[in-house]
Amino acid sequence: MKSEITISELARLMNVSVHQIRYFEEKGVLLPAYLDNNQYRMYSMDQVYQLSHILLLRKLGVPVQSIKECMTSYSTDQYGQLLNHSLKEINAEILRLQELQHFINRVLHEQKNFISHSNDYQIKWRETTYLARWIEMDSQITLNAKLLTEQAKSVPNLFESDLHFIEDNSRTITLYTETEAPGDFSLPSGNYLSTQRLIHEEDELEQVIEQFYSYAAAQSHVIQGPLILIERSYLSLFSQKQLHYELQALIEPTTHSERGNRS
DNA sequence: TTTCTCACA
DNA sequence: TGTGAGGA
Repeated sequence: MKSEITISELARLMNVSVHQIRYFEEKGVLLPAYLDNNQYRMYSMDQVYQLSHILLLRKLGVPVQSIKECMTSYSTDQYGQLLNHSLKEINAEILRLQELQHFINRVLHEQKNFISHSNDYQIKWRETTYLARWIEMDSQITLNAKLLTEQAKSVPNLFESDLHFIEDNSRTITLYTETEAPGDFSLPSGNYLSTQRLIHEEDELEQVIEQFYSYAAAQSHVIQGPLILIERSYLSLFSQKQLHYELQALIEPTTHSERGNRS
């Protein structure tokens, strides 16, 4: 009774495919103990240990080509470095997945929020928001792909962010993205009149803006500062060919004591 | 069952 | 870096 095992037994034992074991052999990292009379590969305990090391290194992302060198000539120190390097990469990957998780949560939250509040008007408290300038454009011109490439600094994950369109006094629209640290512009904290809309055609926007101002006037809200148009293109996942906009404007705080008390 | 080779993602 | 198919 032989103490060595065949390739399929080894494959079953180590939970890998027979193909993969042969592939490791082709690359010179795992040779059978010997070939049986029928040319079958036979493996002993040595190969079981070797294969488990190979699989560990593969898990750490070491290319098969490098594993041979790694197993024959690495010092304890070099293995330590290798593990540290893998740890860094794994931490980066965890971070990437966490960011993705946050983004998905945000999309779901915004979508829910959009459904429950679309078309109505709300007063929303907004903390100070820092914005980074992305593109400046004439208010007559609409955004197009060429403009993006010609003018824009590249912003990673651009269309996963809330794009702020703010018109200044000189008929220039500036597009901003939100940033963590104080940037080119900031929106003060305060109460903002807000409405969310689905827009099918660009020119609907004009109407919506007019309605926004008339609503504010009718409700005696005094608007301070510019109109802020927020585009959430990632919400178009749920309704393609339609853009999700939110209009916001800071409103003057009104208290009971102030009422009728103006000079 | 295993081997080898070729094609494919 | 593997996987799948197919003949021997």
